Amino acid sequence: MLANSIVVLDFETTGLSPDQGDRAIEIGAVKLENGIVTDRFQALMNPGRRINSFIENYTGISNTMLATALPCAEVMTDFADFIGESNLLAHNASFDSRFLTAEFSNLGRQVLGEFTCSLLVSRRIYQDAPNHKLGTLINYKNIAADGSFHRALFDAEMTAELWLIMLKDISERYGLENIPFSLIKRLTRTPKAQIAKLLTNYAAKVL
DNA sequence: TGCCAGGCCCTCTTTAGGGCCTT
Repeated sequence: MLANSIVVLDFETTGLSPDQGDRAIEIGAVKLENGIVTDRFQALMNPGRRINSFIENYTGISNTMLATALPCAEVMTDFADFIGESNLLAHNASFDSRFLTAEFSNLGRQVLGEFTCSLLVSRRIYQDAPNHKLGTLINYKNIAADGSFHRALFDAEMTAELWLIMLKDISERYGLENIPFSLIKRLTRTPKAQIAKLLTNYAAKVL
């Protein structure tokens, strides 16, 4: 697995907290290499119990659909092989990171790559956006969205497209040709008021 | 019994509270 690839992922789940017993019910992901989608992963998974009507309505995933899905363990084993050592990206990564860690923990596997978060980046570079929900940002950046939000693969695809546009916008705004993953990690840890200074100084060193 | 997420981020802040995001 190439260390410089990034896997953009999204979980649909039974609820908000694996610590409260919630489980994954769908994983969707796209692999980006040099700004191009080179692979995709999508699977429903059976969490071993019924999901409530809020989740059915929110995701469009029904108990009937999950009844014939493979168990979480089988799906997540395949997904662990899919992501390998790739770095990882999600919109509000703290949420997906918790579920990925919890599901991997059940398998005795570990998350090997580093996570970063498109929500934290968008709050820093799109301060004029109405809000920073994924759907709002897709509309804000005029990204064509032909599919259903709150399904894992579609949300992962949309997050990947948003990600590439954010990188392009940062590049153009600060005159950078390449934006390494390490710079994005620094950006997400930097207060909004210091973002311009961080990127301007970085550009001055590179050029 | 009663309660039940958690991390980020702002502000009327740090001896705290509440909105935003994810399902």
